[in-house]
Amino acid sequence: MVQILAVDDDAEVLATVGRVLKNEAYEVTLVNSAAQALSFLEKQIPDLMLLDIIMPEMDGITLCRKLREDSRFIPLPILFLTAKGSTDDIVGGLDAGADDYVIKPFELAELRARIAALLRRGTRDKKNDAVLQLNDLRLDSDTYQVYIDDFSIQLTSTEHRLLRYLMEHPNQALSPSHLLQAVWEYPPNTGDPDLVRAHVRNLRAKIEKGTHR
Amino acid sequence: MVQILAVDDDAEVLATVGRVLKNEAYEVTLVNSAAQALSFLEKQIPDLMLLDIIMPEMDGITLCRKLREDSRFIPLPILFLTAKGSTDDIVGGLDAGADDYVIKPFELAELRARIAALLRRGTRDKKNDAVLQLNDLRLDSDTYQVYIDDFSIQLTSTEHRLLRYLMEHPNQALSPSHLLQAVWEYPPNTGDPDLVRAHVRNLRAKIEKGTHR
DNA sequence: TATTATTTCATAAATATTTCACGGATTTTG
DNA sequence: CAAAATCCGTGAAATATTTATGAAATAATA
Repeated sequence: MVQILAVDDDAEVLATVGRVLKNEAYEVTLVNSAAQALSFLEKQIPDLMLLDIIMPEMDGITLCRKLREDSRFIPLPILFLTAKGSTDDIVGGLDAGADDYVIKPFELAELRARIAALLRRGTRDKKNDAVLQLNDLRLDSDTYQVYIDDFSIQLTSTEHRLLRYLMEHPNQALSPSHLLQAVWEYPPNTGDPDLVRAHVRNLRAKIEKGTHR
Repeated sequence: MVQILAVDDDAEVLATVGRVLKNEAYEVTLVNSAAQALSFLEKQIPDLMLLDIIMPEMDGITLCRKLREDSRFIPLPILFLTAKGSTDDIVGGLDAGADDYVIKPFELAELRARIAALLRRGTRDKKNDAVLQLNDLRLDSDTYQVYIDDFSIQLTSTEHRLLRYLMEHPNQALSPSHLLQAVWEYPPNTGDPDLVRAHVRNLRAKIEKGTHR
């Protein structure tokens, strides 16, 4: 469940934002001051924070700066949602460490899209380590290793490409000539089917050795 | 060196953007069509892309969608820079997988700040501390020294850059050509793999000598 | 110039990739 | 049905690529 913290001293704005985001199936927490935000953040770190700038006591810019100095909150995406709309304001907000800046009054559709873009970006990087899982096999493209249950096996790069292709096309009958094109990038009708067999054999040997350990 | 690719069919806009970004000490590549952008991206992946929407042949939205389907370009931050300014346009652009959306005519200061915010977000996760610790190794970027347990070893600057890169990417399989680009900043497919090996060897010698002391 | 750092070259060893050869099982074909 | 062709597993050899190691050439620095 994606969790969003919204901080604004205007109860009406806060309610609107809360309603819209809940409709999007986000889990929303609403607070009306920087102090409350801080005490919430001590307990848990949301996936994204919406922040007003003009607030009594501590303003949004100050809060944002403060958070960015704390290593726990460095990855937290922050989106300013504020009536201050001059170029200087925008630049100031972004320079304080925010990730996006939306001016009130805002179009709900745009706010939704910008929130989605920020969240997407967050998950995009994590997903990027390209692990592919299928039954007991877990394939990691960074380390070039296969984990079978939890035992790791070292693969060569061709074996890795082949296994990855097979795992990406499970339950499919793949002819040698198809694999030569897909994995080895040979032109059609070139390449030796023996090549595929040799590698399939080596793969099997390594994987089977892993299983009964 | 941070590298930015700007794509726009309007030569004037392109020139302005190029000039401004070069002033910010970015390395900028300017192209005037989606096709040119694609052929550039085949060769190298920049740190950020600025993209116009309305272009002859392939438009920016299509290009963006296409890139997001390719795992190599999933992490690439994309910022739309376009005259299409309705809420629907913005939502459409962000939904196509972009990270930000700036409307022409734009304030240069805002564009700068938004670019900086996107880039900052990219580097934010990799902690850029002066000292980096991994297992027994502690690397200090100020003094160019490595402490192994508590014995210090003197490294040359290339060795230091290499070791730092390796420590920042633990458990990853890194090819010599990858390292030539990442550590030596050679263009793709240039540089001698022997170079990497020579330095790896020297590093090993120094580190291993440190361990059995 | 002397010293050190960086890069290139040469060669051997290790590994990875590809090709070849044989035999049994299965399928195709006359 | 039987001969021929094909498929698939296996052993092994040939080739290519990568890696380790010694050493020398070039570049940078003091």
